[in-house]
Amino acid sequence: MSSSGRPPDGTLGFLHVDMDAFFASVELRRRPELRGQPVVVGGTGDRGVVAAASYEARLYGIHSAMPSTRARRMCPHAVFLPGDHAHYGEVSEEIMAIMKNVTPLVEPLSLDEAFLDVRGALHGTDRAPEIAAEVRAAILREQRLTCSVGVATNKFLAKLATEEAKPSPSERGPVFGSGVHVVEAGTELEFLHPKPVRELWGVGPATARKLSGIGVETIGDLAAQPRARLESALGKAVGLHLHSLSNGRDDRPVEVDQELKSIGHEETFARDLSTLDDVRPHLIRMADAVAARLRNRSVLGRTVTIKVRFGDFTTITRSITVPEPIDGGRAIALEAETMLARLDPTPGIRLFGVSLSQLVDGSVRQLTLDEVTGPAWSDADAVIDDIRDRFGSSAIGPAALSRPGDGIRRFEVGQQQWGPDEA
DNA sequence: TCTGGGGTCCTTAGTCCA
DNA sequence: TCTGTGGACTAAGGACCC
Repeated sequence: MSSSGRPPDGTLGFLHVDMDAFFASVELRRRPELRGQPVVVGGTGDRGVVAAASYEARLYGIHSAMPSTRARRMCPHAVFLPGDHAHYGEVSEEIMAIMKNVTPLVEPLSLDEAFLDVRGALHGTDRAPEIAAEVRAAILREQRLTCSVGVATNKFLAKLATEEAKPSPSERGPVFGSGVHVVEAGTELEFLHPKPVRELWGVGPATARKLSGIGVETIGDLAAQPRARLESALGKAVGLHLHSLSNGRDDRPVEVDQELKSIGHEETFARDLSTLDDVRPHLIRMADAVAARLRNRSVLGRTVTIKVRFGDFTTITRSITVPEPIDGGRAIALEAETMLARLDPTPGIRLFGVSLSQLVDGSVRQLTLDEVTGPAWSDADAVIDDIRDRFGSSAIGPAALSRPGDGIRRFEVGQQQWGPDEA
């Protein structure tokens, strides 16, 4: 192969660590009585999806992203759990800390996955597979959770290698192999080329269809295509990217601190909403939640985007860019409402979302004219953040959402991670 | 079989301005 | 003054990831 795309030194020094059935395994750890049973974590309502399935559940064909209703049909006696995102976040942090004991170069991909660059920890010897086994053992010892690790000469090959190390499902639970798979330097193309093109990072259903249309089924087929042909079929950036990957080239470094590009919140409703008045309280609640998260991370945003998915699943976005960056719930809601008011809700709104992008550092924020001339909404926001810090996120919320006798749950957001509770 | 929520990145098209 | 061009920015949609 061409050596230009491997890390400059071609060192076997990239690890990809992926927890096995993470959410389900965390649940089994705190509820050992469920061991051996098919366990499904995810949305429990009619519009929910599966977030994770234990290996016993996978035996029935259940996998993540599958509609919960379908999973229930496939295995009616499975134990369905709503999931506890906050807890998984805490466990994730502890696991990332274990990895950081090995190398500071850890790039979390999600709660249950990370890349490690261990080239600095090798001390001149080819110890990466050993380090991989050590990481795996440490996570098992300290967290009582299993993971699989891929080792290769770059990130993308390490990620593919992990798949080879994954346990396989059986009626008696996961059957473990070594848990570590190594793609040795010099064997990259041998490993890569027989695989279906769909396994490439960045090839989803749409791209796979296009590639099939030009006779490309395997990664080897893809590597044999002239780059220009791929660029004309898939676009310049995607074509170039896939051409590199199919030849085993991936120069991306492990990035420890990734800049946040957007913060948003969206929810699928248990029933479609058909008037703007029905949507408005949700809009205000979501704008408020997004604003709190912006302030929590000390960033402000300039572009407000709303997302609307109608009953027939057509999805539109509308966005507006304001001259001065904002982080207040009221300001965000105002812009979102302006955009919402121009839409026709009569087909039924299934999902609504608000997000902020074009983020800027909030620690150097400029005061608006209002803030210079008197008490501002930002002062009120600071008080709200303080109250929530002390008494919880549901302790206070926008007045527009409160009615006498109402439960405080109206202020809460982010309770449903994998779909509404019930239809 | 009716499809969540958190994101990122890319493409295309329109507008403004130097 | 008119026209052309290219860059920066904005908006919208789509594909993809976990």
